[in-house]
Amino acid sequence: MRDTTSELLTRSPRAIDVARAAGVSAATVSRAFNEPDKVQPHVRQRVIAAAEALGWLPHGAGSALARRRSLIAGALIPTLANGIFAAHVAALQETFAREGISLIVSVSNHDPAQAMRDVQAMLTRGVEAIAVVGEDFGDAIFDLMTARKVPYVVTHGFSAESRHPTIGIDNFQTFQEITQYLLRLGHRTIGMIAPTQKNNSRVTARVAGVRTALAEMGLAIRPQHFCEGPWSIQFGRESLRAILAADGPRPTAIICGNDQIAFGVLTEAHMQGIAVPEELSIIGFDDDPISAHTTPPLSTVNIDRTLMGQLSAQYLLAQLQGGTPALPPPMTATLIPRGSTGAVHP
Amino acid sequence: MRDTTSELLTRSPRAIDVARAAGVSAATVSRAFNEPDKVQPHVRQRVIAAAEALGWLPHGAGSALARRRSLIAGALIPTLANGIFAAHVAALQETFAREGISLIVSVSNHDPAQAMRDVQAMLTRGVEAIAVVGEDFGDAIFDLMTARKVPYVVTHGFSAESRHPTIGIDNFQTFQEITQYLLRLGHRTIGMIAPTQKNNSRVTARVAGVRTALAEMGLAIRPQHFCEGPWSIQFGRESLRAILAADGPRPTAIICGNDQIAFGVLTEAHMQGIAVPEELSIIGFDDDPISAHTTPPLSTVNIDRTLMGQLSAQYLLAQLQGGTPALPPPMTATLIPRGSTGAVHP
DNA sequence: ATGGCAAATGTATGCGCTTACATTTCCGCT
DNA sequence: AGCGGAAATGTAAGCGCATACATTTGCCAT
Repeated sequence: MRDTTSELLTRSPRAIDVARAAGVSAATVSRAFNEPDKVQPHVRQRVIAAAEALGWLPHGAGSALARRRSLIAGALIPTLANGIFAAHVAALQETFAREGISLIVSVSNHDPAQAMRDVQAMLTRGVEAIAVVGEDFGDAIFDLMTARKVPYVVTHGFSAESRHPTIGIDNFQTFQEITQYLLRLGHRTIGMIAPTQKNNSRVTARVAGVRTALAEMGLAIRPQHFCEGPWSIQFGRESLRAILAADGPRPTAIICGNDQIAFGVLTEAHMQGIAVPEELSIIGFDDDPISAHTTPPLSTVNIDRTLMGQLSAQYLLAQLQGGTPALPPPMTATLIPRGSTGAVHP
Repeated sequence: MRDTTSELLTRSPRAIDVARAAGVSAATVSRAFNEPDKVQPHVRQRVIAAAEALGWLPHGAGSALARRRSLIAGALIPTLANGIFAAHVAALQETFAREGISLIVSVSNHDPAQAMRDVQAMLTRGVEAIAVVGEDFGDAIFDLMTARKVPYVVTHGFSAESRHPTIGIDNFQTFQEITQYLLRLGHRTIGMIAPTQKNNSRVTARVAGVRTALAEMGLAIRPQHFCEGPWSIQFGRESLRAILAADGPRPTAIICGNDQIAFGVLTEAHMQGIAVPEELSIIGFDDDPISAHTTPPLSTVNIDRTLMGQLSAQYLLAQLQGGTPALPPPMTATLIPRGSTGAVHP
């Protein structure tokens, strides 16, 4: 038994309340919003006015149940601590929002088990599609999405060999090109400082790209010139110190897995009184806003992560509309030579 | 009429399917997951096994409808381009996730109309609570949340006078303290470069804090030493150039609205051959990871944004559990003096 | 005027789940 | 053995909406 009076004060209005206020049936209210042409203009106006007066908003769960559409999408990302993912999430959110789709964000912290829980939670919320950063979660996650017929796309790296749809740059090729750029500048002793490869096949591809380009010239990274660790400024500094302390010839150029590491290397070079780029060329990856303003300005590689988010969302949206969209071609990364790289000094 | 055979292949399983597989009723399936003590251990196990075998996940919309709980919360933020909000969102997401609540993220781009649409979309999705960055959206948004009885909290700034629950630092007081710190160092001619105050009462409070602290010493910022604009490195550089070009005495210290601006000022000072901190002290705000590694390292102010996110989520969660939690006290900002500030040169 | 047809609207059912209430089962006790 | 009551489970209603189908309305041609 309901106390009608108090309920009117308490509960959010339902479509039926709007219907009564407008003197129509609930069906017409639904149509007025979802299939506007199917209801006469003056009726529609009355309905809309009533909805506004009552402050009615459609109830997503009811609607989702009846329509079998949640109007929710999901994004699974390894971390938000790194700014590069933030732009991506923002672009996803905005592109989906234009189509009336809300975005649930989950952060896995690079933990496959957490990622699995995140995906399950998203599926329970009824997400219609999921954008996933990287594909280093184990197969279970992808099998689950496939089984539930939820379209997904792997972002932040294009890979023709992947068994998943991927959108992004070709990490292998991009780092090949970075290496070739340094080779053209005459560098023959090249070091590399990369983020951890574990659970991150993008990094693995990058390292392979460097090694391949070097091998084509009969060169290789000396073990003492290769460092792997966290993508932090601190690690960049430590790594350069280690490299300088090692036996054998010093590298004349260092490829950094991202700009943070490069900042560390640059800073440490300053400290040690090593001239950049005369004695040491440094190149980063990401084109952090600060990179243009370091001294010297950091040479790096720019990726349009907003575009990447848009492409990813559009690809998923096309699938939701029943299409079988073609995967966009690999995105192009732009090498931005600035002051931290130069010809090798004779 | 249903084609049972193809449906079994096609549709996601429902609770009733699990029930049949386990030889129980749908009610027992529900209880096995939501009120485990109310079902005998061996039955529960059978149900869980059946659910696993079928790959069943509860259907959020159905559940939300019956329970009147969506298990979704919302975050409304002005932008993700600024890294400071990313950490906040991550903390919100994680804290809510621990309680089984998913997070919908919306980016308003500092546009009140967009923010309104975002809130409506969130309410339609049935969010149970919303964390809002700042309170510069106009009253309509807050009235709406209040009318729908959706608990909310305003983050990124504590204000005792606000008519909303707020969590964060006291921006006024913090910038007062920054100013007092510079005054103690002997500075008497102090400039300020702030982000745009429009639609950002946090910035307004910061500016007021500086002016108030100065006024207590009978001082003020000269108009030509006050710049307001985007929070970019570029703007920091331009602003310092403008300040140096102005008539009258040069400031011996500059307070920057955030670290990005401070980086710009620092860079431009280098360019102009101005010694930091001997000729010019510079202080930032945010404690960007890079700040510790600039030359000289940037003095700045640290705020624990992860904690802020956690406190915000916990405050909201407490309300969802029916409590009337006390608002946590203002968070403390930590002034981190590094190399870019020093005693005024005689 | 009237029949016929399309457009507009209403009626009623079900989406998948939870839960109040009804029923059954399982104890321990006399 | 039989009874009472608690615990376990089942039954059925309904959460708010969309939509197939039924009904009414409106319009035009006759």
